[in-house]
Formats: sequence, C-alpha cells, structure tokens
Amino acid sequence: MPRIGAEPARRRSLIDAALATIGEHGSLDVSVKEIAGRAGMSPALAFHYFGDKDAIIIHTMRHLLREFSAEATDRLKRASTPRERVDAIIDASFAASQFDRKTIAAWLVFYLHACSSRPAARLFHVYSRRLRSNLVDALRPLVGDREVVAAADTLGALIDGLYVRHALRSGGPDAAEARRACQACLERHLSAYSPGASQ
Amino acid sequence: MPRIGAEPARRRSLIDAALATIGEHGSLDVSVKEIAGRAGMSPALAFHYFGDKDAIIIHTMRHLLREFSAEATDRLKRASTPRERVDAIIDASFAASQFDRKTIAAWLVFYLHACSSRPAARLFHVYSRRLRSNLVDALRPLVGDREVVAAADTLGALIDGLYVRHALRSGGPDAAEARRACQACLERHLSAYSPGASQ
Amino acid sequence: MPRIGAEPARRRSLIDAALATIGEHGSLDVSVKEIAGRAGMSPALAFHYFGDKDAIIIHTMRHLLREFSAEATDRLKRASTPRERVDAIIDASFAASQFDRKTIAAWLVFYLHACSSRPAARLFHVYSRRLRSNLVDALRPLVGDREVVAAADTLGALIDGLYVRHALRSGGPDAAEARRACQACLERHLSAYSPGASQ
Amino acid sequence: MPRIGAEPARRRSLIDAALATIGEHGSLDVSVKEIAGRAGMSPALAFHYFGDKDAIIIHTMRHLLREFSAEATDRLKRASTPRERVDAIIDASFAASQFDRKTIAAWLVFYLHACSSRPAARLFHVYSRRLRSNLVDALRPLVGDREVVAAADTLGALIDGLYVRHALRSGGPDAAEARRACQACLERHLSAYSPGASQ
DNA sequence: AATGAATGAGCCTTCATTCAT
DNA sequence: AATGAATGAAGGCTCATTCAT
Repeated sequence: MPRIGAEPARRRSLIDAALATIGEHGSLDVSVKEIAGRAGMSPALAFHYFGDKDAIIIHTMRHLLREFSAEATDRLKRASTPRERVDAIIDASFAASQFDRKTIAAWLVFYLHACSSRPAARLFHVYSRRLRSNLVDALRPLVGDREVVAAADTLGALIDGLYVRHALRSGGPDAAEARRACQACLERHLSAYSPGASQ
Repeated sequence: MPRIGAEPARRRSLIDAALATIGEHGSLDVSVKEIAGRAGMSPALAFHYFGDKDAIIIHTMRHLLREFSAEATDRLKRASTPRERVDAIIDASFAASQFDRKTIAAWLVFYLHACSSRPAARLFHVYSRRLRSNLVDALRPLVGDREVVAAADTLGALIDGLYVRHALRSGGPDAAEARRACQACLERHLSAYSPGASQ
Repeated sequence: MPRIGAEPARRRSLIDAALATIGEHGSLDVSVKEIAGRAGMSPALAFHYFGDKDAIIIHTMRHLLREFSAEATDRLKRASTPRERVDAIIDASFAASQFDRKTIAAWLVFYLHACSSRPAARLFHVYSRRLRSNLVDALRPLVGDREVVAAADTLGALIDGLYVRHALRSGGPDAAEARRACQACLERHLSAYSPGASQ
Repeated sequence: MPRIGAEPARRRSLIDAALATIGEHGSLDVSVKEIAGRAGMSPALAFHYFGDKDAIIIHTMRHLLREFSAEATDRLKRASTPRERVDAIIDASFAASQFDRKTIAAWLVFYLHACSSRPAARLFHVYSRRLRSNLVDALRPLVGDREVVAAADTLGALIDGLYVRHALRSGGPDAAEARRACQACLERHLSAYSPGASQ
C-alpha cells in the first residue's frame, strides 16, 4: 500500500494534524500518537519522517509562520499605496486562514514555546522582525520618521492583543471588529500627523 | 520536623512555586514533583494540601488573578478623577509585580488553559468581566457613551498585546514604554472626543 | 476532648469499621484512612491503638471468629439432644448476625488471607478445628462412627457453599432456604443410617 | 527483540501469569509489574495489549470461566445417560485443571470481585446460570420435577463448599474425596426419589 | 514504506507509617 | 489522648522513542 513519493504529503498531513491538535489542546502537551493518529498513520512513521517530537513541533511552527508570511506577502504585492500596504498587513492578520480560535491558540503556544526553546525562539525572531520592518516601511510615509516606530509597535501590539482576545475570551472581537479597531487606531495616528496638528 | 499550623504557609509556598515553575516552563506541563521540590517539600505533601494537580493549578491561577485585582483595586481607591481611574488601571497592568516575563508567561498559560478547562474558564470570566467594567466606567466620562466600549476594548487589547510582547519578544517594550504607549493611545481617543480638552 | 478509658470503645469502633469496610470492598485492599474515618477518628490514632494495619486486620478477623463462636456456643448450651446440637450449629451459621452479604464477604476475604498469612492461618485453624469437632461430636450419635466424619465434612462443606452463594450470587439462598437445605441433607444422612427412624 | 504476530501468545502469557499471581496472593491486589514480569515482559507491554489493569483482570476471569466451561462441555458431550451427565458436571468441577489450590483461590477472588464490579458480575452471571441449567436438566430425569431445583442447588452449593475447603483448609478434601462426597449426596437424593431405581 | 513490538523513564496519586505537638 | 504534618515507597498508566520485520 505504500504509495511512492508519498513523503511530502505525509509530512504535510502530520503538520496539519499537529497544528490542529496543538490548537485544540492549547498546549504542546500532546502525544505523537494523537498527532499521527489524526494524520492517519502510526506514530512510528511520524518519527521516521521527523526524527523526534521536537522536530514535528518546529516544523509545524515554521509552517504556521510561513502561511502567515505568504498571506501577507501576497497582499503586499497587490498593494500600491502606503495605506494599502498597511491595510494589507492588517488584513493578512485577520484573514480567515489565521484568525480562528484554534490557530490563534497554536500561535500562543508557539509564543510560549519560544520562551524556553532556542530553536523556536530563533525561528520566531526571523519572522517577527520581517513583519515589523514591513509594518514600519509601510507606515513611514504615513506618520513620519519620528512617530513611525511607536506607531508600528502600537499597531503591532494591538493586533497581538486582538488575537489573544479573539481566541481566548468569550465575547472577544470577531475579524471585522478587529480590523475596524486597527483601522480606527491607524486613523487616529494619521490625523495626529498630517493636518499640521501633532501634539 | 512537622510544625503545627503550617498549612497556610505551605499552601502559599506551593502556589508561589507553582507560579514560578509554570512561568518558567511556559506551560502547565510541569510536574508536581518540581513544584513541591521548589517549595521545599515532598510531592506527597502537596497532594495532602491540594488534593490533586488541577487544584494546585486552579489555586495558582486564582492567586494571580487576585493579586492583579488587588493591585488594581488599590490604585483605583486612591484615584479621584476619571482620568486618574484609567491611569490606575493602566498602571496596575504594568506594575512591577505583574509585568515580568515569568508572570506574563503564566498569564498566557492560564489564558490557554481556560480554553479547555471549565473551572479555569469560569474563574477567568469573573475577573476579566470585572476588569472590563472598571475600564468602561472609568472611560465613559472621558470619551462619551458612543465611543466608550470601543475605547475600552481597544485599550484592553493594547494592554494585552503589550503584555504578550513584553514577555515573549526579545526587544519587547519595558514597563515604561508600555505605559507610554497606552497613554498615547488614550490621548488620541480623548482628543478625538473633545478637541479642546486634551491633556 | 479525649475521654478517659475510651480505648476499648475506640478499638471496638475500629474493628467494626474495618469489618464493614472489608466486607463492602470484598478485599483487604482498604486504606487505614477509610477505616479510621468510618470509626470517627484519625488514621494516626488507629496506628496508635493497633500498631500497624496487619494488626487491625488480625484483630478484626479474630473478632469475627469469636462472634461466630459465641453464637454457636450460646446455642449449644441450650441444646440437650444430639439433634438439637446439630441444629444449634446449623442455626448459628445462618443467624442474622453472621449470614449477611457483607459479613460473608469478609469471611471469604479472611479465608483467602489465611492462604498467605501465617498468623491468619493459625487463627483460622484453631477455630475451624473447634467447629469441626463440635459438629462431629453432635453427629456421632446420629449417624454412627463409620459415617460421622463424612457426614460432618459434607454438612460443613454444604454450609460453606451456601454461605458463598448467599453472598455472591444474585438469587442465592436466603437464611431460611439455607437452613432448610442443611436440614434436608441431614435428614437424608439420618435415614440412611437408621432406616426405621427418619422424620 | 520484537517478534511479529506475537500478540496472541503475549496476551495468553499475561493471562496465565495473572491467574497464577492472583491465585498465589489470594487477592486482586497484585501489581501489573509482577504479572508482566512473570509473563516475561515489561509492564508497559501489558498495558499495550490490555489497556488497563481492569481489562487484564476481566480477561483472566473470562479465561478461567471458559476453561471450566470447556471442561464441562467436553465431558457432557461424551455423556449419554442422565446420570452420566450429572457425573460429567461433578467430574469437571474436580478435574485437575480446575481443582488446585491456586486456581480455586483465584475463583474466590473473582467471586468477591463480582460483588463490586459490574462487568465482573455480568460475566459471572452468564456462566453460572449456564452451569446451573445444565445441572438442573441433568438432574430432572433422576429426581423428578418437584425436587430438581432443590437437588441442583444443594449439589451446587456442596461443590462450591468443597472447593473452598480444598483451597483454604489445610486438611481439606482432595479431588477424590470431593467427588465421593458429591456422589454420596447424589445417591441419597436418588434413593429418596425412586427407592427401587437408584444407580 | 510502514508498522507492531517493546521498553525505560517519568508522572500523578495513594498509602502505610512516623513524629511533634 | 489525639491529630496534623510529613514522607518514602509503590502502583497504574502514558509517552517518546527504537527496532525488526
């Protein structure tokens, strides 16, 4: 029954299963048995493909980061004005593929994991720096050099906070509300800058 | 060795140890053995006092929520104007006792735990509703009925996001930066409401 | 609160509690904590009185054996004919104080315990020999020297079997049925011995 | 070391080991470690095959019941007259494979277990009803409708009692004596029924 | 390629038992 | 007299991981 060239598909199944399992449990404390079972194979095969549990986790984490990256890059490509570039990043954050409870729970799990795992931290660092510089670049023409870093970090933190609340609070914001909140925050930054009336 | 009347102190030691351990690991996947060891006793004694691991966790969670509550209540008592009340909540959030890496990691762990544990969710719900209504009440005179909910939720999400970034990102904001970001966000809300009366 | 001279009553409480607990669980795998709790005291006190768990068990066993012995002795004293002596033993076996599910379960537990515990075996041996010789003595005039041992052993085994079935089988015999079965068995032995004198 | 297709043999080893261990201890309070060790494998493997300790116990119990059933069925098949059928049941009860100390101790342990475990009770019920109806059917032609139930229950109880005594009393009956006692009891029933037609 | 067999390590929990008070 | 404090040992069970097949 072993189909030839099944490896990539198998690996992908495992990663998807790992993501779902981690998201549901809200923790890395999930067994390889459960992940493999969900992916329709034996635990032994999961080890065969990934070597050990840590590798499964790291690959799953990388997959999640890449997916978000792709989502953002994709939208950024189609943006032409600075404002559209900022919107692209905001919209990518709250796109359906990312902004669902289980996925966000997985995000947080990986955040936490990065606190105590060097490889996870490294992985995280790369992507989050890229995201930040994207945001800074997009905002600079809109809020000016002096404010750009503060604006980017505030907007970034707000996005993170909305994520957390969506996943974890009953009655948290849905995607539309989250986007609106970001837009409003952005607007306030813009109006403070351009009319000649900052502080 | 058995000192009499030691129960409260022992329970407190265990809770502190649990908080530290969970914060360091960034997960509930910590053994009672480690917690008890850190608290200077045998695992069996931990079970004697708490019954099971879940109880240790729930009590630790409650302790953290209560500490934050106390911090906030304390500052709110000393506030007289609406603005001071909002500041009180912001300051409580970034007070030294709460705003350190391990404590925040513990917060996130409990957030995640609340996704899959009924008792944890209940506990969380009570406290987070109280905090939100405090914030809404404090903001209402400042931003008006129409904006108050959005303002509270944005500010709340921003606080959460700053938390996450402080704990988890190298190069995240320190307490002073976080406070400043919140104040700036608040200012922008105020100036949008009554243009003549900011600061 | 320590009443003076409470020791005998305390010990008795513990024995009763142990008997009930063992009978309910159908095993010696019961904790001293449960026994002591049922007797209204702390486990530590139980150890204070009995030394260790084995002692609790042995004393409980002895208590049960003594109670049965007393029941039998009592009835034997009031019997004047051989037949009445046999009936006394049968009746003692099925007296209310002995013939209830939990007590019988305890009997069996002790039987089994006697297989692997020397002291329990010794204890058991003494009492069961006495009972057997009582039965043999009572039967001798009724069935004659040649048959007496077989009759006693058959009757004894039958009693044991009825015990087991009462305790353990749903739809097992009640006390009256058990007594009747023994009487019938006895009758058949008698009529076999002196053909002219049955019933 | 991992041989393929080892499951049935392993399960059987475990069941045999469990039976021996339980029989020796005279209780279910035996560790899986001991059982597995005796069966030549690690405890983890025992859990792999059976899931949990209860399952090991239930399967062991079922094995014992089946073995007895097979023994009886086998002999019943070869019996042609009613009397031979009764003898078949008696003989099955005291066959070497069943009538040894440890096995009987295990029987009693399971009896007791059936008092507090639903699945054990169910299992027991099925087999003991079948045995009883076999006995009743075999006896009916010999002792008549009126007496058949009493005769079956008396004979059944006697068998149980002889079991207990063989296992637990030093100086209890051996197989031959036990068989003889049952035969004698049966004879007395027969002669009471149709005085001219015994044997 | 894929899996069942196999295990050592570790975890939660219970328990008998001791000790100070 | 009576109990809470305290623990070492043990038990059931899960898990990551390896190895033949």
